[in-house]
Amino acid sequence: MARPAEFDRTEVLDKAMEVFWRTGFTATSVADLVTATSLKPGSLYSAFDSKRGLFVEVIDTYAARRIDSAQKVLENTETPLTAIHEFFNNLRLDACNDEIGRGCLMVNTMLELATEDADLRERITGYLDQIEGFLCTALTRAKELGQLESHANPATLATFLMSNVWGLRVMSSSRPDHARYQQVIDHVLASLPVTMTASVKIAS
Amino acid sequence: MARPAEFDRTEVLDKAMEVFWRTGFTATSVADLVTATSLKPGSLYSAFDSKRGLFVEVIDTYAARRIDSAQKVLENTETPLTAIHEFFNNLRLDACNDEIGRGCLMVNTMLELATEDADLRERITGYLDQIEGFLCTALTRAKELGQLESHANPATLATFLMSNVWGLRVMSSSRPDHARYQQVIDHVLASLPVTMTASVKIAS
DNA sequence: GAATTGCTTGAAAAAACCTTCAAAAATACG
DNA sequence: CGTATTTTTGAAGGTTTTTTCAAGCAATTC
Repeated sequence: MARPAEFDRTEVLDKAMEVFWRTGFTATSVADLVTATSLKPGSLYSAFDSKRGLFVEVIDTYAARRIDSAQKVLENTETPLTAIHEFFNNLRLDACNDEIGRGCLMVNTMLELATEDADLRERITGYLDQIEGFLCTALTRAKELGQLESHANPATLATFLMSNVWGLRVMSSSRPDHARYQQVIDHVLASLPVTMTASVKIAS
Repeated sequence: MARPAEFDRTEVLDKAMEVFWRTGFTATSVADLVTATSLKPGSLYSAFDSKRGLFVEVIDTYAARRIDSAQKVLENTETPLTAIHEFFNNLRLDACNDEIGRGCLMVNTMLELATEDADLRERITGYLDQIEGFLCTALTRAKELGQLESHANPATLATFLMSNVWGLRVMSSSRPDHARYQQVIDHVLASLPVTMTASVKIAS
C-alpha cells in the first residue's frame, strides 16, 4: 500500500530511553533525540506525535520490562521468601551496574514531573503498584505457608520493601557503594517476621 | 555609599524555592522566577549571577534548614532511640503536609541532575551524608548505652534508615497515604535491634 | 509500470529560553 | 546640595527550543 518505515520501533525506543534516562524529560531536547535515534524530526513526529508522546511510549516500554522481570522472579509461589531474596539481589546487581548513577527511570520521572503532569504520575504510580502487588502476593503466600509469623501484615511489608527499593535507587544515584547495598538489603530482609522453621530453609 | 537593595534575600530565596521545588530546575524558567520573586531579570542576575547560581543558593538554604532540624532532634544524646523516633515522626508530618507531592528538594534535584551536574550532586550528597551522620551518631550512642544489641552496626543501620527516608519521600510524591507512612515507619523502627531493657523504656 | 500511499528529509517557522545592558532611580556621604 | 555608587527597570539580543511542512522518495497494489 505504501512505503514502510525504515526504522525498528523498539530500537528507536531503546535509544530514546537511554537519553531520557540519563538526562530526564525536560532537559532532553528534540535535537538530542534526533542525534540518538538517527531519525529526522519529521520522522519522529510522524511516528510519536510529540516529544511527550515518545516519552510516554518509552516509559511504558521501560515499565513493561520491569514489571515482567519482577513478575517472573516473584511468581515462584513454592518458595516466596527465596523469590523476594532473589528480587532484591537483582535490584542490587542493577544498582552495581549503574555506573553513571541514572537510577530508575520511573522513580526519576515521578519526582521530575509529579506535580506538573498528573497523567504521567498516575501512569507510573500504577506501574509501581503492580510491582508492590507482586511483593504483596508473595508475602501473602509466605504467610499461608507458615513462613511468616501470623501477625505479619503483607500489605504493610510490601510497602516497606518498596520504600527500600526506592531508597536504594536514590542511593545508587548519590553515592554508589556496592558493599552498602548488600548490608542494607540484608537488614531489610532480616527484618521480615520469618518463622523459625522457615528461616532455617532460607539460609540453605 | 550607595543605593541599598530593596528586596530581602531570604524572602526571595523562599519564593524561588517554592517554584524550583514544585517544578524542578530545568523546567523552571527565569520568567517563572521573575513572577514568583517580583524581581526583574536584571536584579536577579546582579544578585545571583545566573539561574543556576540562584538555584545553588536555594539548595544550600533548604539543606541548611533540614540539617539544622535533624541535628536539633538527634542531638539528644540522653535518649537517642527516642530521638530517632521523633526524627521519623517529623518526617511523617512533613509527608502528610505535602499535599501536592513535591517530595524533598534535595532528593528531587539529586535525581534530576545527578548524571549532568557533578558539582551539584556532590554538594547534595554531602548534605545528605551529614544527616546520615547524625543518625549514625545517635545509633552509636544508643549502642554505648546498651540500648542496641552488641552485634548492631550503627553505620549500616544509619544507611538503612536513610534508605527509608528517601523511600518515604518517593512515596509521598506518588501515592500519599498517611496511614501507610505510619505503618512503614513503625516497621522500620521495630526492625532496629533494640535490647529488651531499652525497648520497655521506649514504649513509655 | 503507473498510481497511490505513507515515509524521509531538512529547512524554516514560531515560540521560549537565558542573559545582557544602558538608562533611570535611589541612597549615602562629603 | 551634589557627587559617587549601586540597584532597578524592561527592552532587546541571540541562542535554543518544539513543531510543522512541502518536496522527494520508496514500496506495495492493481
